[in-house]
Amino acid sequence: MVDTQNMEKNTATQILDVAQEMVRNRGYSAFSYADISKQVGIRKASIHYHFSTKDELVKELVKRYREDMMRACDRISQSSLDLDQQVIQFANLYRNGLESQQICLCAMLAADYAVLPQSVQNEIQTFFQVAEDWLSNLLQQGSDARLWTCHPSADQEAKGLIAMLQGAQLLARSQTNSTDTFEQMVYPLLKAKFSKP
Amino acid sequence: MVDTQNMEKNTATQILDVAQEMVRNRGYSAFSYADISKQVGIRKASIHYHFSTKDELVKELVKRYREDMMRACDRISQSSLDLDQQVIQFANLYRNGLESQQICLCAMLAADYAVLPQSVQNEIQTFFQVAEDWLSNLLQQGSDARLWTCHPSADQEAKGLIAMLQGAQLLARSQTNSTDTFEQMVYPLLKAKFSKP
DNA sequence: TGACATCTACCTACCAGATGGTAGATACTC
DNA sequence: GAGTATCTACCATCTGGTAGGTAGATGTCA
Repeated sequence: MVDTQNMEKNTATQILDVAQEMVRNRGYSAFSYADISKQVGIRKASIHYHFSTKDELVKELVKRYREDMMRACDRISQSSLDLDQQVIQFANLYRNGLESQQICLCAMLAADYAVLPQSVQNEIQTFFQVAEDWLSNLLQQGSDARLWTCHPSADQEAKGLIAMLQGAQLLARSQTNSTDTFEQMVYPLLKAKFSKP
Repeated sequence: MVDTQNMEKNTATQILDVAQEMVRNRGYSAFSYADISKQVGIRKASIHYHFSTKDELVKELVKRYREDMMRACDRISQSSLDLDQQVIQFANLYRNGLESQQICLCAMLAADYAVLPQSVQNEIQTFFQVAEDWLSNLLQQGSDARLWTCHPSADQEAKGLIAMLQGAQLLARSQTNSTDTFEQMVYPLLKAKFSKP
């Protein structure tokens, strides 16, 4: 993964990074401006300079997360991997987060959905939509190439697979060995369903 | 479902009922003693008489929920339904909650896992264990009867199925038509995998 | 070049309201 | 009188958010 590691991150980015880690770990209602301020090393009031309200901050967070996710997906698409391996790579995105107790940001916010403002709810819906579209496209390609069959449709399969990944993450985290549990839950099923005959 | 509808519920039960609805809808960090007090019609301080701390309340909540869940599962086991229909009935438990925007209590608390005290974390682990055991047993029966095959094991299939149901609930709730979305995600897959040949 | 104005990114000090929780009084029943 | 179930009144702490100030960088124009 290429990113701007060495150049000093600007404060807004640092705030988003810290907030993201907290939401993915604890959820929307369980993190505060005070928490962020401690970790970033800035006064609580200064955060409002960058993000006027908590809701605004989280909205930006989801937007950035979706864009990052799409970049990661594009990287998979543009790789030279076989289609079945691309499905595995997609699942790996979820497994990787677990290594630091991180649930998908939008899975976490889906749990907090009832207390989120409309604007954030919309961003989350968009996230699920683009993720589903991308995966559906991949599954359809495999279906066209007769590597597997989608039942009843690539779209439904994509929805189901994403649901499974999100649920597996959540469930796995409450086990002592999260990553192993996740792998045992997800990969056998994946290999049975989406592999070259 | 038979329960003690008509006889007046005692206060402790009312508190648990209200708390349960709130946690299943908003999560652990987003409900308060003040919220409960308003809905039950009792002063905030009085709740502490029945449940000394919030953590104690939630611990009791999970315990009761697990027992209710087990009773519901036993009712399915003891029905005269075919095994494939029993799997559907199990999935229905999750679908039904969605009708009132209710996520499985333990799926919700799995999201809040990082901020929960050890005692509640333990209760949640137990919940997942007993649910998995029950479902695993059912799937194994179907496998023994050659209605379907479990791959790689009934245990893994059970884990995966529960993950899928939890994830589907979470995802579906952020869609406008939650129940339909859930059904479209879950039932085709269920019928493809667990149905009489 | 120097004087001024504006902008950026932070700060201190505060606010009202909510949070979980406690102490102690008060009814009501057996 | 003892026990049960509730109340009022209070507490320290945390919540997101605001008001207003400040140091330093940058721009502008005579």
